[in-house]
Amino acid sequence: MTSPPTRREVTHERIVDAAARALRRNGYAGVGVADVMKQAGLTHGGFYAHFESRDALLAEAVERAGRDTGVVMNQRIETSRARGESALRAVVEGYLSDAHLSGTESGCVVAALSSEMPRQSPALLARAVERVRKLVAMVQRALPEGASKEQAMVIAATLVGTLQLARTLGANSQGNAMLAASRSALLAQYDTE
Amino acid sequence: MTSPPTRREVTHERIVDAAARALRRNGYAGVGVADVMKQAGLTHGGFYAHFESRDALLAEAVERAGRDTGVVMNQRIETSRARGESALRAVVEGYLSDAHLSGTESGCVVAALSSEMPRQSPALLARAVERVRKLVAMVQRALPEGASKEQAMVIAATLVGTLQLARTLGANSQGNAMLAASRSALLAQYDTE
DNA sequence: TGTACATCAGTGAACGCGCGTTCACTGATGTAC
DNA sequence: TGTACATCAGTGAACGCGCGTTCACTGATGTAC
Repeated sequence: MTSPPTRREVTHERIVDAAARALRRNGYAGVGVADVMKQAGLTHGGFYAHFESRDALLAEAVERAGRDTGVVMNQRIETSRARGESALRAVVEGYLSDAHLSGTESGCVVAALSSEMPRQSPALLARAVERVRKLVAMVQRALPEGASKEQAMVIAATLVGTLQLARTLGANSQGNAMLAASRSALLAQYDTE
Repeated sequence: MTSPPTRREVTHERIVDAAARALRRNGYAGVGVADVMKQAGLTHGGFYAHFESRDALLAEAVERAGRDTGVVMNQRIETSRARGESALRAVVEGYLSDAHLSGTESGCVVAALSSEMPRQSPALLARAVERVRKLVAMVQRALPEGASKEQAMVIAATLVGTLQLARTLGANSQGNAMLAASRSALLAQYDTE
């Protein structure tokens, strides 16, 4: 049983939450200290009582964003399994949905940032690598027993690439066509339960 | 027959070239006016005699980067066709190669920027959309006659997603495993010539 | 329960730096005769 | 071919703004007795 959070800890979480949203909406470079603090209902001066630097905030924000969506995806897998339905279908249809196309700020952090990830500082890159591994592991968990990690990697890459291209094409018929193409291709090929 | 380029035009191209490399290496936000001018062997003061704004430079740089790699890919398709080999194999093996993994600054601009594309100004987004369409068209050209655009979209998305995740994992066994997984999956499924 | 004091979380002004943009000026290139 | 002048490309200093970071201070929370 964990002790109740202090006032300070509650505030800290509120800041990280705001940063996790800003990070996915605006990218690494689009996370400003003053903006995030304002979103959290504070003034910017108090920032360094919570974080050593902007980079330290970004590291926590990546982790938070990844964990949040990971939890949702894993619940989706559990639920579909419990109902005797295809877990892979649940993942593919959830990931390549209209809601995820438009909901960047609450969606997968890998899709929101992957082309920027290789350019970050070593500390941030390490967090990014961890998120990529977790994404692959999540996909593998959705595959039937005995599926290879290689299959999970390809599917994860297709999910990420598809969502990014669809977001660039826009929340319109073009973007939707992109999502639909990968949904049906992935399910046709891998959903053999 | 086009007239020979003026001194001014030669310089302009040199600046755009430098920007096209910086853009892929550092992302949109990582292209600085002073840096690019320095790379082109000039001082920053002359910049606005060539471009209306930094955004105008970025627009030209996206187009330049896309066209350059597009030419290379299309040549690869022609060459393999002329030899009676699989054009799709040439594209997949070229795109998902060690050289492309490490050569971000001279590689595909979509892979280098796609997670940042949806966040750009309308003018830059329009250029990005064009590059995505051209990428899909290039893949479709590599597919056998009669292949659907949907197939080309899925393959393009897989190429982009795979390269990005591999770059994040790094130029090591993990990144290579990512590339290899998608190479063999794509060829096994679509290379049926 | 109440008072005095220490600790803590947050405020807001200020600093320094980088970067996009502007502009007066210089040296080179090209043209007229 | 040579001279005078106009045009053009590039220079370098300066400006303004945004942003990460620092810091002295304030008001609130918690603790000792």
